[in-house]
Order: sequence, then C-alpha cells, then structure tokens
Amino acid sequence: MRALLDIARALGDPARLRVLAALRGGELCLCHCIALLGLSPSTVSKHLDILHRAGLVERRKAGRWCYFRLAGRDAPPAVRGALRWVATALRTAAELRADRARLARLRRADPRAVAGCYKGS
Amino acid sequence: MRALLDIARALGDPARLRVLAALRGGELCLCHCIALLGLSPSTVSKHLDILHRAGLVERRKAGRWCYFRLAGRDAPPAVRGALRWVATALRTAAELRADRARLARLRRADPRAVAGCYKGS
DNA sequence: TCTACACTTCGGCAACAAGCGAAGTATAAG
DNA sequence: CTTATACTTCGCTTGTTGCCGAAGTGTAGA
Repeated sequence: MRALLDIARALGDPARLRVLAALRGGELCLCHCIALLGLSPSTVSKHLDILHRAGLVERRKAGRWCYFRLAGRDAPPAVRGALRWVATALRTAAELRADRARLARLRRADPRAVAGCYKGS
Repeated sequence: MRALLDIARALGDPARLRVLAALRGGELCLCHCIALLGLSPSTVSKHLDILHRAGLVERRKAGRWCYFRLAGRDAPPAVRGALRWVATALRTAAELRADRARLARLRRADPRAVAGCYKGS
C-alpha cells in the first residue's frame, strides 16, 4: 500500500503530470523539463525525484546531464497500471496542448542549447 | 486534468484507500466507515466527501443514514480507470487483512448497532 | 413539539508539500 | 588546477491537508 500511496501522491501535482505526459514522447533531459515547466531548477529536480522514488520514471546519468524516461516493462504492476491510467486519462487534457508545442521545439534543439535555463532566462 | 488531479489526490491517503477497498464488498454506511477506520466522525465525513467530489464514490441518503458505494458504469473513464487500477494494486496489500476481518463483522451487524461510534467508544 | 441521532461544517492546531534562492557535488573542458 | 556547467541539497516562507472537538442541520421517533 505504501507504493500505491507514493504513486498516487506523485500523480497529484500538475507539474508532475505535465512531465509524465511529455515523457510519453521519449526520454528528456532535466533541463528540458525545466524549460517546459518554467519553474526553478531546484523545484523541477525535486519533482523528478518524487516521480523517480515512486517508480514512475527511470533516470540515466550521461556526463553532467540527467535523462529521464517513463518506467518500462520491468516496472511493478502498480506502476504500469498507473502509467496506463494517466496516459489514457490525459489524452483529452486541453492544458497540455501548449506543452506539446513547446516540447516539439525543445526536442529539435540540442540539450546544450536548451540548458540556458540555469542563468538568467 | 483537473479531474485527474482530484482523483490522484483523493487516492493519496491511506484512510481513503482503505475505504475504497472496503467498498469493493458493497455499499457502506458512514458509521461503518467510522468504525472501520477508527477516526472521528468529522474526519471520516470529510474523507468520504473528498472521494465523492473526485467522483470515485456515489452517495445515497436514506433517512438519517448516508450510504456510499463505488462509482459505477456511468462514471467518466478517468474514474473507472482509477478504480480499476486501485482494485488490482490493492489486491496484495497486507495492511487490509485486518480491515477485511473487521468489515465482515460490521456487515453482519445492523447499522443501528454499528452507529454506537458517535458516543463514547 | 421535543428529543435523539446520523451526519456536516467550523475553528484551530500540527504536519506536510510546493516554491524559491543560495550553497554544495560532480563532471567536462580549458 | 581552475573554471564552467548540470544538477542536487539546504534553509526558508507560504499554502494545503489531516486531525479533533464543538457547534450546526436535518430527519425519525416519542
């Protein structure tokens, strides 16, 4: 039940749902998420940590970049069920249209270019 | 997305998960839930209200009793998906064994007898 | 009408969660 | 070694949530 609670609580925040929806298009760097959400790096890092600890997201470190992707086939059933649920339920979410557009632009760009989110911007 | 958030947040509390699991056995009176959870009437009423507002639970007033049941076929897909998810994910939750035992005793009893939870006890 | 009872709402307190900026890690590059 | 950079952790403030008891609502029965 603990796992279930962690998952449900992780899903109970709009920023985290937006990230999950974005990750359905494939792996993302943390700086991508920062640019997508428009929140401070520390806040976004914490959001991704919550998703990670709930098991919903896998993390991969490559140099100084940190990539995240949705949990895969080997994830526990509770996680897979949750991801299936949000995937279908978010399909009709109008709030995510702007995210999809912004995300398409981010994916085309190099992470190095995106990462300007740490200074200024 | 608002609906999804309400559902996820409603699922993010152990007391509410316990009630949902209990309701899989059929309709329950509020006083049943109070006795099951061992929390104060006002607290339990609020929990059920949260579940109700998320659409996960239907309420039926009969005299001064208030009965709750899981949302049915006519519920929106997000709700049905969520209920399906928790139903399968809670199947292996060891913490609910004690609840099942207590619940069986409560169901055998008349609501009028159960409702002693308001004074003393 | 008056009381009893099932439930809800209100007020208040303690714990938690989301947000930020500043400081800390760690890796890549000069 | 030093600097720059991608990310994380810390300290703090603010808003939310869970809990209770007390007071309020509405219905059933005496």
